Amino acid sequence: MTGHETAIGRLRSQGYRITPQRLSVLDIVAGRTGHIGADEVWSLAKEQHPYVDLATIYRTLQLLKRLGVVTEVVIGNKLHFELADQHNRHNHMVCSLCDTVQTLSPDYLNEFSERLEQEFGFTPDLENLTIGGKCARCHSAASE
Amino acid sequence: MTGHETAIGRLRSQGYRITPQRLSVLDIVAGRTGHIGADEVWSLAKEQHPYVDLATIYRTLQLLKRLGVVTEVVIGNKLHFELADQHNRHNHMVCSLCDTVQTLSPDYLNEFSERLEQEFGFTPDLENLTIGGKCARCHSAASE
DNA sequence: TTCGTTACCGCAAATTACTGCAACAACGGT
DNA sequence: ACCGTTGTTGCAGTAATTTGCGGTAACGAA
Repeated sequence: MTGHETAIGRLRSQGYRITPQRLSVLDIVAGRTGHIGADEVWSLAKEQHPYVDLATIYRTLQLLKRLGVVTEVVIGNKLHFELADQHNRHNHMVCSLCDTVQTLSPDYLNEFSERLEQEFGFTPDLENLTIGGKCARCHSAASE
Repeated sequence: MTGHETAIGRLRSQGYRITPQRLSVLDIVAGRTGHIGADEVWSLAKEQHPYVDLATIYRTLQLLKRLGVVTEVVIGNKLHFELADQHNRHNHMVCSLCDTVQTLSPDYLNEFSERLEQEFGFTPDLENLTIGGKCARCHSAASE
């Protein structure tokens, strides 16, 4: 309900077609508060439209990512996606041990990002940046 | 010649066994100045030991990464590895368009890393952090 | 040097992500 | 309402990486 219209408009205005599969994927991702895995999108999409192929899910998610509609989070060795809310941008910290995800304000990356741009001309893709490491709990639990 | 011994010692002291396959992988990665893909490690390893399996290469590289002997760089959609040289630590900036890799002093990440640790208790794995984005050339070339 | 434990390897299959292609359908024009 | 163009889909195949399992070999103990 909330933000599809802009996403649909963005698709249409760039010559992409509005298909039931794409609407499905969009609905599913938008209906989530948090992130969701491609496989989970698939099984939910099949409930509405039994013949969707997983390849279509992947292509659609990649398209939506390219359009800035969703962002990608790498969790373990799986890709997750969530709606890109301009008003609530954030990055993710993923624990490599328990796969727990914490969100992080992009403010923490501002200075770093600006230095990269100024000194190297490198434009980091912060939109989809995920930071790996150990969360507080796992770090204290791991006494080696 | 340079740093195997310490790596071998680290393996042995933690109860891991020294096998010809592991020595092979270690030799190959250590013999490179830059990073090397898993598939390339494999074909070089087969020259010395024709029956090594690719799965062994992957397992060995993951093990060496866990022990801090090698670091992982994500280039495109492939994993590359390089010897973790304590005296020449660096991170990588990978262009998502041309896959060019630039190195980056970890000093750029110090402040950021400390804040994460202090404010969230999160210990980022900077050793294996790769930053995606657009290099100067591709960024100026992409005028959309 | 031999022996036993058990970590490791090779093999095959599974997982995750992506791509080529022919049939199909969205949608602007008629 | 119909048609044709052309972007999309479903299917099957590929690439990269991981995992389960039975046999094998590393290495400390005897």
